[in-house]
Amino acid sequence: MPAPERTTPDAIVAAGRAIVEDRGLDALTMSAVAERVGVRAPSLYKRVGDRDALVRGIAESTVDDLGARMHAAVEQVETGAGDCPRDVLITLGHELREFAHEYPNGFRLIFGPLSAAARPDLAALWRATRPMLDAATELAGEVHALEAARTLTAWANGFLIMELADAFRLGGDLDDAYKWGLTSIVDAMSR
Amino acid sequence: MPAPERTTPDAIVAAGRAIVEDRGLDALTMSAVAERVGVRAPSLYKRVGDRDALVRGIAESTVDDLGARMHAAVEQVETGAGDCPRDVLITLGHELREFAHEYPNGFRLIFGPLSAAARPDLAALWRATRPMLDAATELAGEVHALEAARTLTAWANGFLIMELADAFRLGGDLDDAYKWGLTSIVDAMSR
DNA sequence: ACCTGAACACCGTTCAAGT
DNA sequence: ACCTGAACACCGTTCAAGT
Repeated sequence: MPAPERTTPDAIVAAGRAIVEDRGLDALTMSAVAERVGVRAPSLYKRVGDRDALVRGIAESTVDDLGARMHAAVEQVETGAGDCPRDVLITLGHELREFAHEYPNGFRLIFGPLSAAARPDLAALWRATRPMLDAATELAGEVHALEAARTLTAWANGFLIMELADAFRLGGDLDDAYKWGLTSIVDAMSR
Repeated sequence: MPAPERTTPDAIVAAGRAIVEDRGLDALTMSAVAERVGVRAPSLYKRVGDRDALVRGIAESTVDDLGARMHAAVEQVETGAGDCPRDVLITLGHELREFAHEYPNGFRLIFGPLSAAARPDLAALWRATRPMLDAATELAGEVHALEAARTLTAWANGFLIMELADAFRLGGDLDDAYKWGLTSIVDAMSR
């Protein structure tokens, strides 16, 4: 006798993301997730392998979300007036920071010290930051495009992870600091 | 009737660090730590507040360790031949990477997505990277020293966190990529 | 075919009882 | 004064029994 499905993998991941964002990774218990999707904890194991797989799904879903935002941002700026690669990179840099501020816990999860089973597949990260690589290629040339894109993403992710970890406390305005670093690196890429 | 102390806070933190480094944060159970210091789990609560406090202590101990390495590296290079600030910064950058490779799990813990109670006090991080700030001041001048030092540490930490998270998989040699980024940023700071 | 209560193992933490 | 076994609450996970 078939029984109706009362939830889906996507709904479970979405509920998990909401919990992680609202109350942190420690609050991500299987029963908290189950309650949010209207089911009992054991039922989750029909949809996601286990808690580690759920954490991985949450991180990957966050990366996908970031990718959509990045692609949307490029199209936005390319239909606009000045679509030189420099402007694209700077727009993408600010878009990344906005995302990190909107989903701090999800963002930190992406590079977090997770067990092997919970670590996200970061192939999606390269889809997400592909627009950066494209613009970097235009700006730095084929030869150094990969290094340049890596330098920019490493700096941006490092800045944001440090900012979210509250590692910047020697005064000064963080908005300005981010802008200063972003333009410095993009300009250095032009050489 | 007094009883002898069978362990110390430092020994507990050291044991915790070893476990985190060897088997990851998930393996850091109170009884695993207790066993390593030759005591039963409940006794740990006389020395460290709770597991979160222990995690915080482990992260802070790792930061202190990093600081000692950084200071030692500057003295090494300053007694040597060419101690221009550019060389100091590049040496420090490579020293940081060596440390991250030696203690990957501890390093990732420093900026990891920890609960508020487990998050390390990153004041020690500024002591640790103080040599970088000093050299950056010489190189970039007083006005932009802080921004420059932030840019460099953000890039280096971001690169290493991404490297340790296995986020760089588009071919290319990572040693070269790190060197390229390091010299690019240091040279940009000179302007 | 999926859902669930019950059960199990494990972990963090507390505390009364030992020495 | 510190150490410990016992106990408690909580969590991840499994599974037989329900529908």
